[in-house]
Amino acid sequence: MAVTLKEVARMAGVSPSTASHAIRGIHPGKRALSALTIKRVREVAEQLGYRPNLLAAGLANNKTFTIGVMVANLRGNFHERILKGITETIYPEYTPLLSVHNNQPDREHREIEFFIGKHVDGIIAAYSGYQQNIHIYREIQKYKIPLVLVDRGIEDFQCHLVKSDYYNSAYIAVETLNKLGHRNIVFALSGRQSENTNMLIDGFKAAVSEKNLNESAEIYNADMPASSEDDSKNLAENIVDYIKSKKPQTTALLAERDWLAYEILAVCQERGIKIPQEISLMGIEDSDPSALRCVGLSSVRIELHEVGRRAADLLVKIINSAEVGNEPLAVKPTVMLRRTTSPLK
Amino acid sequence: MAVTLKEVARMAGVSPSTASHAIRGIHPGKRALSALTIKRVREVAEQLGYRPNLLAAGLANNKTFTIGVMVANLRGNFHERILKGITETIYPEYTPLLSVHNNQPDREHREIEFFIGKHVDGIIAAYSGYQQNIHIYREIQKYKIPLVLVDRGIEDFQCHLVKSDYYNSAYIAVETLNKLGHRNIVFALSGRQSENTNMLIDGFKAAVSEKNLNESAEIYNADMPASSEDDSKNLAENIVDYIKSKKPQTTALLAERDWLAYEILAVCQERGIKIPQEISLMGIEDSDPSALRCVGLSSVRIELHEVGRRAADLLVKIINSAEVGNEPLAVKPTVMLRRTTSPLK
DNA sequence: GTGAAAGCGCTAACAG
DNA sequence: CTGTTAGCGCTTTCAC
Repeated sequence: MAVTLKEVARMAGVSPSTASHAIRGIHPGKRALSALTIKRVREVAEQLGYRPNLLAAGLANNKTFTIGVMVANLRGNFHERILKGITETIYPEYTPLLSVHNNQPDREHREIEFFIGKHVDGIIAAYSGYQQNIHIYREIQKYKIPLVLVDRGIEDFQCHLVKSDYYNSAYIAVETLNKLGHRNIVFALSGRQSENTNMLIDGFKAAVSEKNLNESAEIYNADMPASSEDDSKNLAENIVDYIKSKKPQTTALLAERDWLAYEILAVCQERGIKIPQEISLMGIEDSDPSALRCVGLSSVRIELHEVGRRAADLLVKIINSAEVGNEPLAVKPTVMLRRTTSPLK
Repeated sequence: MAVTLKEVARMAGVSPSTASHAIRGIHPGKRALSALTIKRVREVAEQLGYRPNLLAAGLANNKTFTIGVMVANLRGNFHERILKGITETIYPEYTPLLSVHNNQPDREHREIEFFIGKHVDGIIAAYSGYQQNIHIYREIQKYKIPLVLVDRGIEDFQCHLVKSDYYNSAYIAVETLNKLGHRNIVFALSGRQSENTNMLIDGFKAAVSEKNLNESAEIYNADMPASSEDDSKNLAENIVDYIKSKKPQTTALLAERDWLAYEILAVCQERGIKIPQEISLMGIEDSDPSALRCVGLSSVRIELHEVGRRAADLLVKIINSAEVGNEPLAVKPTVMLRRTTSPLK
């Protein structure tokens, strides 16, 4: 049906191998083509509407111009931002085969099997955390498919990793609030456990002790991991209750993530608590709504876009067997000051 | 390097074709396999860690288990929502090869060429609007690759299309506001031209005339197509100026899209204009921030998720040569009432 | 400078 | 119930 190289060759009066070379214009070994042949073959190809079958080329070549990208979900805009960084970076060399594991272990497994079967040139993946799937990541390495993990590593598994620097995110949040004059700072946690949360906690503690805020700053763990909308509302109310009843007055509140800060913002609106006059509020992540002028949440920006870019960059280097380091890359966060924070008077 | 079917066959003491059938467990024609053979072959395959080479299978079979998905961008969350609907629907049958054209015609062209070369089983695309690329969509059809367009059609090009119903979006917005008692309604446009905007205008006009609001409702076209942040701010201020100076008092404002409503919200906050007490504000699209309690924008929800699902559904049906209709599908919008609208007292 | 031939790994007739 | 054979469309040695 589709026109094949063979037909082009026949029409141009050359052999398939010559046609192949003429079209691709590469001379492996040292095949030299006469300009005339090249011209003729290309014209014929053009005229016939020849399109190389990339499957066949891939089979012969073991190069597919695709990379497997596995993200956790497409719900918020967390993974989208990473994905965007990736697609931007790999274009036009590669196209992503996109998978979403949605935190379902069997799905994660299946999608990676697919990547392997499809002989992608490389893989960028956000590991789900299910240990039962670690073996499939080992499989990737066994097949020598270049692999870069994003956002989280895998225990006992040596692998390229690009993540955001959560430790410093909390650290610079405290630093910034402190520079604004705040000492009575509360870091509010929902109670969900994760390695990244632990990094936040460590960063917070480090900053607190470095700025001598041990007496005035603290972590408040509400211990109400939120899943539904109602949950988050209750969580936010609990947090606001807590800081309002606390003496001395809390002047700055750092939320574990932006979504929590949004909820807190809503509770404060409802209760007539003025932000930033009564409390300065800061989130972590800087997800899209924060930048809207009608929200204006100050936030520590996790540079997910950059995470994606770096991961893709690294992957491409590995594919091209360039020298790359082995240490995890940690992308530095940026403080975005907006309306919800102000200097302490 | 990787284990091939041939090796599995050899180890199991059968021929490749038998092994192939045993592993896939399908009997085209009427090949029947002895249970024993099947068992043995599968065991050997398992043990050797055999993974079929999907490129080879695709080449032999002309079936790749991939579909090309081309979206315009990954910036807001418009296309992400469509994408999510698609990925959900096609899993686990297909995996998307994802492309983003970013409104660059050459990129759109190139990516589609890639899809064709990769022999994807079908394509879902958001056409960029560049007429110079229409021919490449024709090419898709020439290759008989099932194609479904999303969100916008192509002029003079008969093709399956799933879009959101913009006409009714504006219509039900007016209807809803009118039910709340509003008659002095302004529909604010930025001035960017598009087919979808025209549909909104038509829907608005139809509702206005049907509800006998011709004297009180109107379209205000600011004619300041916004690209930068400053632009949108100026645009919003211009609109607020306009409705505040208007007599009789405008009581309800419908914004062309949510992003514009967010800007208007910010302007009103700054100027101390109470929403919804002074004016009810409604957006169109219902993008993610609208649902946040700290924003709470009332909006006509464009069901992009559903657009994606339907498109994918349709595509899969076409791939399976099921009977499908030919008329464009228009996905009905839903009104989401939140904090920014209230009944007129 | 160009062509012939083998092979990438799989599937699908067609025989037996 | 199973094996043989001939491709799918391309790349790449190797020989001329």
